[in-house]
Amino acid sequence: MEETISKNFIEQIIEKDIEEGRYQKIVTRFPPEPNGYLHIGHAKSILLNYGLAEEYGGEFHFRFDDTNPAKEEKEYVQSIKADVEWLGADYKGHIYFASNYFDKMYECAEFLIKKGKAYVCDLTPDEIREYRGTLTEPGKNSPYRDRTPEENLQLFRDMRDGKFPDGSKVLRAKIDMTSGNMNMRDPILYRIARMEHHNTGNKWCIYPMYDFAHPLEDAFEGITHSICTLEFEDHRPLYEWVVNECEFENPPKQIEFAKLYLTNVVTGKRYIKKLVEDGIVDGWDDPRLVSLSALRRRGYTPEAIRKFMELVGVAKSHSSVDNAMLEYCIRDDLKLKRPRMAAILDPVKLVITNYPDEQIEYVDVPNNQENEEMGTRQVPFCKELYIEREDFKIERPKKYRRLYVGNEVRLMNAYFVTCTGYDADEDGNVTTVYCTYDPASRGGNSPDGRKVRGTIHWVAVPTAKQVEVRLYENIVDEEKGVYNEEDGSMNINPNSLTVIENAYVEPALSDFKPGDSFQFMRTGYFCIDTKDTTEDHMVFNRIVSLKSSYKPN
RNA sequence: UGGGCUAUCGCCAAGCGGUAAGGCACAGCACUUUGACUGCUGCAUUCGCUGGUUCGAAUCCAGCUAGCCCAGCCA
Repeated sequence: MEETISKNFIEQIIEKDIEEGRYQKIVTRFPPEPNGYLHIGHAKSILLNYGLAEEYGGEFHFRFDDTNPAKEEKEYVQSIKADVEWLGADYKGHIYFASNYFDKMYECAEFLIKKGKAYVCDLTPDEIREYRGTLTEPGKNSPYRDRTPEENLQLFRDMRDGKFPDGSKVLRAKIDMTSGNMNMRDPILYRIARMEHHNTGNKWCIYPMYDFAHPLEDAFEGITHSICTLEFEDHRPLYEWVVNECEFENPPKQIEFAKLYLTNVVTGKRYIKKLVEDGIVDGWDDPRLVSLSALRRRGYTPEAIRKFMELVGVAKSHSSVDNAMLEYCIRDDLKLKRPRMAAILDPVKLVITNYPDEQIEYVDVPNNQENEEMGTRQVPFCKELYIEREDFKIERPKKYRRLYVGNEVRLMNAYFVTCTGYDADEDGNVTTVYCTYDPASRGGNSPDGRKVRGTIHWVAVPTAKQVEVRLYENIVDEEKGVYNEEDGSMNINPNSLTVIENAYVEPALSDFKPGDSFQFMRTGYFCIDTKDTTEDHMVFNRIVSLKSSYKPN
């Protein structure tokens, strides 16, 4: 059966354009402003644009939209570049800076002035706001609107040459102050601002606004489809006005799609900043956040994120994706390609009373039962083991098939054991579980063919490695939602981070490096933390837990 | 009478006038040396609402309702 994946609306537009011969080759772009770290929402845009270019044999451009030096820093350029590359969006050398087009943009501005389509306006910021009108009332023309092209040209050149103070004049497009679309009420094209730019230094004291710069950047690069998010829909008429008035031959077109929202996740920059400042999280790469660096540190793979974006799709309806879908993607990506290891998060000692006291033997364990190519490893086994506290019950719950007195289970890949008793402290907490083993069942099968219903994992006490394990939950309180309606504060889930100091793992884990990930049997997928792991202290981040279909009662 | 956009299962999302794809989630069964994985089964007589056109409408038309975006010399 051929599975047909339906085309999203952008693919349909592109295919129609190709069919009608509008473009010989399609060119897309990802244009971040270097003013912060990328998060999973940006990944949607990156992978969408990159994927489209790949799909139609076109080009994908990576461009920093750095037209406002007040907000931008070099540091962000580096982190954004690293994240884009990590995601696998290969821009094949097409990396650009909007600021490198400042000269050409300036030329376009003079062109519009000469055409009588732009004018220098002396109104103060307050006056400009006043003249703009409101959402329901039209604006009125600036008294400077009818200056001659010659006068405007001279004034604009004087602006460029630093003859006026910051904020004293702007260049505006001459469009329509009565338009229902606020963006068309003579939008500002250039402002005066004496600031050092991370790329152009002090060369300019005037900087173009987004609405003027962006369509030009796209046109200069031969972008065919300029894909952005829904809030720019109102800007499209202005985008078209700019490329048309500047008389580009085959201008790019702007297409808008819905941003990605995840349930129970904080994406707002200022809220993340507050979480960091209040010490609630560890920094912008705290594994509970959804910045790309946080996801990477947590152990998410680019493959999983790509898969996620494929599943989410692209449309125009406002939506919020359940993060169970993201979790599914990372489980699905890791399950066949990473080893499965034993780890005991809540240890209880198990003693095999009829096993030789000092003996240590090694049993063969497949690295991944579903992927034979991953081979096997030798795991030490002995008289004293750690097992999970939940794998032994004093009273047997219904349908429970792990350890309880009298029951026989399999120690995975090792032996059948039968529970003979247990010790408990005065509070009733189990301290030791006693079993006898069947020497004939080595490897986990009995030659007499008898079956056991339960299989549990274990770690040998003398060789076990003590590690720290960090479990993460949604940082947002699921019941109450993201924000407190009354005062706008956030509803933080107090259990968003659980630190387990005395977990035990099998010795083979010592051979792995920070960034490596595994499945811990019956608990979930984990990644060795890249920030806090040291020579003698391993820290594991839980990427995602495994699903369980066992429900007590 | 500001402008723009959106509305299909709990969550995404196909559908483009011919009688509701798929995925996630959920439930049940089977299998199992991880109660995982895998496999199978179930899960919208109905597409925001109301009318209209049509042999036939989620798809076309009209009117309504709800939600989101826009009044930065931010992007």
